[in-house]
Amino acid sequence: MDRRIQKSRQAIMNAFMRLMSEKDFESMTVNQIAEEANVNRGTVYLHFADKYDLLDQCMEDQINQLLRNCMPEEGVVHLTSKTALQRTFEYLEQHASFYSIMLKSKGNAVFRSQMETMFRQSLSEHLDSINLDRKLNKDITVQFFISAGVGVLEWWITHSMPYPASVMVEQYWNLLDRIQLQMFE
Amino acid sequence: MDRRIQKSRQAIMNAFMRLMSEKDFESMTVNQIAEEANVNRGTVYLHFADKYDLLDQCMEDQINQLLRNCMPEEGVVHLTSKTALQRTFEYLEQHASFYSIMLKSKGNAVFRSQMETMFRQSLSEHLDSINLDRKLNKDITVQFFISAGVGVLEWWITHSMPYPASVMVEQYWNLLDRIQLQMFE
DNA sequence: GCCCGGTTGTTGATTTTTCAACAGAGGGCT
DNA sequence: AGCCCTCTGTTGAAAAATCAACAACCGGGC
Repeated sequence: MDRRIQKSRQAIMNAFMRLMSEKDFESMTVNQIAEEANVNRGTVYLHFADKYDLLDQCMEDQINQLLRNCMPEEGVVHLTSKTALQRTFEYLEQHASFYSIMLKSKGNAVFRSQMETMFRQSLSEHLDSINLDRKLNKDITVQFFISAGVGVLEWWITHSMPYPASVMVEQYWNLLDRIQLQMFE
Repeated sequence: MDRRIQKSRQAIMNAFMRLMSEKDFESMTVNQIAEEANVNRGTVYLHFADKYDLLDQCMEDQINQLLRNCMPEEGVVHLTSKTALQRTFEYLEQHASFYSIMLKSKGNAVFRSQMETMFRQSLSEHLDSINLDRKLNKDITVQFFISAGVGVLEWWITHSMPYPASVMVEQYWNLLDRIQLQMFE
């Protein structure tokens, strides 16, 4: 709607993420964030309840961006598309600074659960659109893939990306390949 | 005062200068400028009478920036300080795209006169603070140096900077040196 | 010719942002 | 303890940016 709200939100979020790479989250004041964003302190409170809400929304926003960037065609889920998988790992590689900070800081648990929520939704929708092996319970299958996927991503990031994205994709794909053979009737 | 006016002005000016390097000034519409600046069209008219006024203020702003960047200690004028001279040429080298566009476009005359005005003011102040040779008329001396300085700068820019800044500085300094010997009592 | 589309510059109502001020909480220092 | 300073979250009035609409203009195409 109004360009101002988008501009302010973005400026504040960008400022916050910039500060995240320099300072500790807890030692950050709303004043500093507002100043870095070149925005009045009151404006921050106009968009976010407090800095914790800001942190939450930042993470949610980032994950949404990851989803949009890495799975352009809606319905095609990363965990079952090799090209989408490739895009995902490459995206994380490019935005490594943000994600590694998020996973190392206190936000770890929140961030992880948000990633799971996002992936769960899109994966769940995908499994509805294909015929799953009748022996497999959907909820359990979803949880299995999400835990595996998010776990590998988290491991890769927190361990400073010891292998390039391409290797990660190949390895992950190999594992996926074996399971998929048994998934469909 | 209000951060909004600074932010809007800057966004519009930056957008304008970005477009200047792509399109012809005359074929530019206010709509395009506003869109590039991510600002409502009405906001442009809030700060600038029309796109010609915008052009004027852009040039004035750029020249002011050049002055601020190249002569940090006030009172020390570029034309009589080798380091300031060096800074000036290097600054122009770095911002070549803007200045060459400005000098090639219709704004040439306006731009040139604005540069002269700026240099005249600071040079005039400087000459007041030193004891000039009594035989030299101040106004004429000022005009002499300004014409020489701006002329050389303009020549250098419009000829696509055929020599690096360092060579220009050395050459210019040599000429200046000979004159200065006779300037002071 | 005439009409169509886009541009210009302006208007007024609405929304957002700014600013200054506020009270309250908390931390550090004497 | 008290004092000082800073941060927090909120308020209301003022300033600005936004949006939609306007009349007027221009240029190209039918």
